[in-house]
Amino acid sequence: MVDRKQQVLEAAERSFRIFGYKATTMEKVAKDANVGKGTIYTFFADKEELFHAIMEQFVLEMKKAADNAIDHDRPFFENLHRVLLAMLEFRQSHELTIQLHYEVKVLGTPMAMEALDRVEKAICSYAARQLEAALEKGQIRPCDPAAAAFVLLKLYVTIVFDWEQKNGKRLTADQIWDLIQLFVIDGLAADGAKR
Amino acid sequence: MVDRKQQVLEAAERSFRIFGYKATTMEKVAKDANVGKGTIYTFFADKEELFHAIMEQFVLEMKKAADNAIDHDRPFFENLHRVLLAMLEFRQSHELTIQLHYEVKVLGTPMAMEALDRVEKAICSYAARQLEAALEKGQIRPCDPAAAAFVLLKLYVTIVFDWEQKNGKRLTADQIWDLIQLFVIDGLAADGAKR
DNA sequence: GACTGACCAAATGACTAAATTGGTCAATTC
DNA sequence: GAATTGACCAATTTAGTCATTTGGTCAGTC
Repeated sequence: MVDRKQQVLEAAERSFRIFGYKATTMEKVAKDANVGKGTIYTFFADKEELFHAIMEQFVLEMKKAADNAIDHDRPFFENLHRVLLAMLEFRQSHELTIQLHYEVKVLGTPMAMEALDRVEKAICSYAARQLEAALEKGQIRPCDPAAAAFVLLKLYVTIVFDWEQKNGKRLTADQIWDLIQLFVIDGLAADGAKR
Repeated sequence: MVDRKQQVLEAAERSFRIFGYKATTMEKVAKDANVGKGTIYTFFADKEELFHAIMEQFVLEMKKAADNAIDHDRPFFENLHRVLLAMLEFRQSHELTIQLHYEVKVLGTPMAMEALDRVEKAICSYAARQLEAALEKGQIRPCDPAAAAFVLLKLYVTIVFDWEQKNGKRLTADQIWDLIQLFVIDGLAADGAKR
């Protein structure tokens, strides 16, 4: 006896990954999952809820990738760096999010936008939790962790992706680390010139 | 005797500002400027060149706004801050760029995209020049001014605009300055915890 | 009672005729 | 005769129509 819900989930993931949100039809998913179209609606209220289920799974795996990037023997800022790079790398290297980004760009599908926003928010929350812990240990200056996490994420996106988009060539891991040190860790001001 | 070229420039600025690039027609510009359509083509090779002329003027005025924001009696980082805020404020408060941003968002007009890119590049160059000067005076740590300027601009956009877009409410000038101090000037690391 | 696929209203896309546009250039003006 | 113009043209865009597709339902099947 096959697990029909699992079949549907797997077929839906394949379809959203390959065709995106809009071009995924419930009929195609049903066909791929070897179930009748109506069956899907016994597990999920509508297409949106099915999509949410897939995206939730995606976020869960992304967080797992972040967990694995942490090495408790290493200094805080190095772990923060590894965690953020791991999640961005995860997001950037999975067909599902690539497809959704493309769909947002060329079709502007609102559902795809919301989904990507949730992924970003998940990264942000993860980083914010890291910062809160560091704040309690006195490893970082006093600040609002949520705001700092948001700025941090955008900073990484700028350095890792936006720079490449504008200048053609991607920065090396060392160059990225240098810029992060400069802006995030040490600050731009020369030691003798702190306000 | 009227200056026909000036008439055309003024009418074109009005039209691009109110209707955007695509919805601006050469006939409407000619009508507004009280000249024949053919006359425009004696001054500008095509619609694109006319648009460039308008945008060049815009960038020039934006740089002027930046110049005015500088107070040589004040410390470097404060001037850098004022310069960047002045240019972003200029860009964000002028109908011409607002209209173009909107057009890029809903129509994706390539010409409007390029124009906004040139505006951004102008801001970046201006900031890079400031950083170069500061570098020579030893006011900032050694770094690539072009890269730092790029990151700096994106950071400001994040703090001033992206934050508002995500959280509904805009940060106050003080909150913005705090975040800039934290990330740009001093660094996030607690004094006792520098790597 | 779990499951299905024919069925329906609503949304989408393909098609086309009509209108508009950027750009040219022969005629006109000063 | 230099400067200016608007009728004109090819090419693109638009608006409107209609056939197809889609998300979701539900009467019927196993």
